[in-house]
Amino acid sequence: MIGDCSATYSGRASSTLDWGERLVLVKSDGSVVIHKREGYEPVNWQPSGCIFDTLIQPDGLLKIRAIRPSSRESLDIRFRSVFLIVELNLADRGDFLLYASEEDMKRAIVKYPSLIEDGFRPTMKEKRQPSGFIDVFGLDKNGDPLIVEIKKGLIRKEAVFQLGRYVSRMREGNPRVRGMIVAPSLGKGTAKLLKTLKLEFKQLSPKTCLDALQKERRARESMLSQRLCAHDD
Amino acid sequence: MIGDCSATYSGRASSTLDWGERLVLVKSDGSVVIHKREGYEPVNWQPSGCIFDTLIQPDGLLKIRAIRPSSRESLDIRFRSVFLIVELNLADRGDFLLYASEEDMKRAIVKYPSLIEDGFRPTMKEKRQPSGFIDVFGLDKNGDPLIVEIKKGLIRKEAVFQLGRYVSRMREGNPRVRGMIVAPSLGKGTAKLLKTLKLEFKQLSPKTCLDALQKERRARESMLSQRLCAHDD
DNA sequence: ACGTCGATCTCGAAC
DNA sequence: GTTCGAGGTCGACGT
Repeated sequence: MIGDCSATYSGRASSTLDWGERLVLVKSDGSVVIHKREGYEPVNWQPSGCIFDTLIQPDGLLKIRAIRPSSRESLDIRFRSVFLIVELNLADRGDFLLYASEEDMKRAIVKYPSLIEDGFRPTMKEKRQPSGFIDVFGLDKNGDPLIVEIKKGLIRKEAVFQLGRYVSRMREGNPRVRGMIVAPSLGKGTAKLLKTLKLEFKQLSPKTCLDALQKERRARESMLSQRLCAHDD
Repeated sequence: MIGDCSATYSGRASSTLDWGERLVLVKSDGSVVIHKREGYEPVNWQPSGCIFDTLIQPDGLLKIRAIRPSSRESLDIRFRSVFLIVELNLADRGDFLLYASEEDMKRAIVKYPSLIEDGFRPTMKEKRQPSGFIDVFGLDKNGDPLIVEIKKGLIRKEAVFQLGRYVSRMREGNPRVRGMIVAPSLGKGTAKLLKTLKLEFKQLSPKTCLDALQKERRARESMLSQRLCAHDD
């Protein structure tokens, strides 16, 4: 729908959106998105799972209420005028594939541990901890425990602290426990922080991991690029 | 635009989206959003700042390329068929107001420190620290330093650790430093964690803060609610 | 339901 | 520019 509307949200916070022309998507899975003329993000929204209550008020204004029972949130949209309403049943069976996620790096490291360090033997993926997960856990060539924290982007202090907590906890039992951050690059102050907490850093990019996995990927990728990129200039 | 399209993204990661019917928003600020029939989030997108390159390929397919120079990312959209194209110049001068954010709580506490504790005198907001910010800093009625960490939602362990780091650092210089979490509620394991780290908890809801601030807000709010909610059922 | 974490997170603000 | 923390984050996965 496109039209002159206003909106009020109430739930985890409250918001009011004054009158103006916007584009509103109401989807069959119970999600709502209100887009202003600018910006990637919607100004108001409701994730899927909403119950809709649509009515024409006594004064003639169209009102759509989207209530999400699970989180007790509600979004009210009122239309003063409507320029366009389109109702669609989109036929969409096209697959979406994303490459080079952190999960890809994890899989590459478990499959080819030498990406990290010679002699490394991973024993567990997603090891449960009192507070949180360890990405990869294993033993180094000397048999010492090695905790690996993987990030696909720049390392920030928060990630170092996260690993630091796991490691310090395990060092209470065994002071030889090693902690290692694996990522393509380090943020500014993180190098010193790593040193302070006696943690290590191994540079590794998602691309390198992808390349390592490419043998199994090649078939699928070439198939896709044939279909999708055949018409590229 | 609504039509049968496919898309490839390349940048921080890579993705391919196979043919299917979707809704595509192309905005004048250089942002793009591709929505499938379901889901609150777009399947593909590009934040604002894109340069567009639109062309009809030799084979007759419409192709839109959105390149974001700042982050060297590109999104290619190809249309096999187009059901609808609408070009709009939305007139939207309506304000968006969000209430009960963490910022609101901060402002309420600085203005009415007794919300936290009698005799509390805040001295700084957003105090810079070696790693991160302190929301509110001040002296209690005994003159001891009090570090306040504000959250508007449920407290998670991460927030406790964050405060713990600030406090332990400051306790090196002065062991009487107090640390306090201010939030509407505590997560499951956090009460024990607070005790361990010798931190305190003060229950305070965003709503209470809003009420405290309402004297100054009332004028604006009543104005808005008159305009927006006059037609409510 | 809660807890944790990744994300093409986005966005803003500070340095 | 980079770094950093917040978000009505969302979504996924596990307990």
